[in-house]
Amino acid sequence: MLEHATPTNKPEDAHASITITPVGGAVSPHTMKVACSNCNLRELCMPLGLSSAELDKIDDVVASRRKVKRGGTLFRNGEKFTSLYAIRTGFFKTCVASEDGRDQVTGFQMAGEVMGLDGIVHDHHTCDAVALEDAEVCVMPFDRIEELSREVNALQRHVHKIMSREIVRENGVMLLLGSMRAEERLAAFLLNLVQRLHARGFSQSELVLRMTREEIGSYLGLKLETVSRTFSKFVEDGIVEVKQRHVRILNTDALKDILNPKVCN
Amino acid sequence: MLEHATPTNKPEDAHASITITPVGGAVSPHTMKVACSNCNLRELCMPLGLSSAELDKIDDVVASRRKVKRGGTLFRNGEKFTSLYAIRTGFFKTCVASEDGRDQVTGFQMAGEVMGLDGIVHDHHTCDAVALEDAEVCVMPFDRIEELSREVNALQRHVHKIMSREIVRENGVMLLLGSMRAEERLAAFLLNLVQRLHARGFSQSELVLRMTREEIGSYLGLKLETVSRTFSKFVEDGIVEVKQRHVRILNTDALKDILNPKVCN
DNA sequence: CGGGACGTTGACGGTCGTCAAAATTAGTGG
DNA sequence: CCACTAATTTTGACGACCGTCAACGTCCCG
Repeated sequence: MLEHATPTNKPEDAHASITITPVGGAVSPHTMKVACSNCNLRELCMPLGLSSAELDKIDDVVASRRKVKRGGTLFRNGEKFTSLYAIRTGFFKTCVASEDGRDQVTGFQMAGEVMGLDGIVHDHHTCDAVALEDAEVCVMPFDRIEELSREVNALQRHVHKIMSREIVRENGVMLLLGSMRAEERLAAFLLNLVQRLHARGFSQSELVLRMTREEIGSYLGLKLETVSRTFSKFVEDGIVEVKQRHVRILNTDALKDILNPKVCN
Repeated sequence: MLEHATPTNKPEDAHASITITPVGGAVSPHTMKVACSNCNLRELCMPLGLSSAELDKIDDVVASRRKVKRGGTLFRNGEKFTSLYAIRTGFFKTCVASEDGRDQVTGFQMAGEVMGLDGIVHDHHTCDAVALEDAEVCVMPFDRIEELSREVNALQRHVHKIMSREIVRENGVMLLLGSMRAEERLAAFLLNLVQRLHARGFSQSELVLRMTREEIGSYLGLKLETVSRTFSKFVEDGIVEVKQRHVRILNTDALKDILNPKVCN
């Protein structure tokens, strides 16, 4: 069945109002209009309910765009911090390394999400951001963000919320890493991914993983073999169909039950 | 030996310039001067290099103080978010809970550290902050912080750094939870605690744990028995002395070696 | 078509969780 | 101040879960 499935990670018709294809497709990159005010991702990465005067100001936070090829890095641990980055297209992972070479994926980021917050404290980045597929980001110089957020209250509040959201997200990952078993971790991972994709107009039940089993494992605190085995177990149980990186969720409730085991009376 | 040790977690003479005993001890709590400008913790929770005009403004971010008894909560998951809190005295843990009752300690906070950042995104707190000993905090209403940080650039930058620091800290915990073994986790935990205590004028080698083995375990993603066993192993190896919650580090380098195993040629 | 990256599966072992009991300490009320 | 109970900690025995190592299969790309 899965082999004849329509390509996933394409917006469903029901959500066609939110598309993530670049605007002004045929325009030369050099003359491409760089503006949040008419960006179809605005509701994801910018505050709502702005006056048109404020919208004009907001446009100034994006200085330029930058393309990153699959496998390329947006920034690296140790590099000077200058900007935050909003993803327009593509998919990233962020990872930290310990001194002895251990590596840990700290998150996967998709369109509309912001990267680079780690660099603010020490004026240098403390993790790597690697594109898992060809990507394009909006470059937002941080001093410009700070300047503008002094004038536009909604932007100030928005910046604070984005940082707080990241803190809360990481709290959730700590809960996962600290107290869940392999099946629970993978179930939580799939549900989280599919939920975020759905918010962007993709299917609730079908997704294409942009990362390897090893990267999933690193994120979840598991070895790649365990990730693979757990996928196989889900398939046996009829909860998902898996064909390489194509995953179809057959029974969302069963996935949620793994996370929240039903109490037996 | 340990039983005759001088009480720990008291500032060393060499660092007497930084004390964390409350100023104006005998003053009635109701008339107690609430001001950052003459707080001896300022260098920990406020920006440096302010003009005196700016300092006067900064004093306004602290609306009041609040005492929390041991075991009491400063805020709880679900409560409305209004303020950030800077710890003046005492020791806290923050913890998140999953729907099925699982509990995860996400951090331990001490004097000069700021709590409550999790509440900004949704205007409600998403974790509990529990005092592990009698504590006092400065209450900083967040709308006042936002207002002032529009006027005082250094405060704006400071707020951003505090949030970024928390993100980076949590990245480190994710690395720990995702890729370290029990001994490495406990070693990292002890080194981190003692380093933060040292920055506050306490001993580099001696500390009093304010939390139970179970709370340490929850933070480190281990069961309390494993924490206890790992402590015992460190004692056998002559790396630390442990008497209940009193810990003396006998060999800091050995602890660091556990984290960063030496490469054998 | 061939090489390399990626994924799957099996066998086995180690680390850590579980359960249980005992020791030590802390807290409470008389 | 002491007796008593509750809470915390330690230690042991055992087993489950997941990591390790290895072999094989699959897919992708030039």
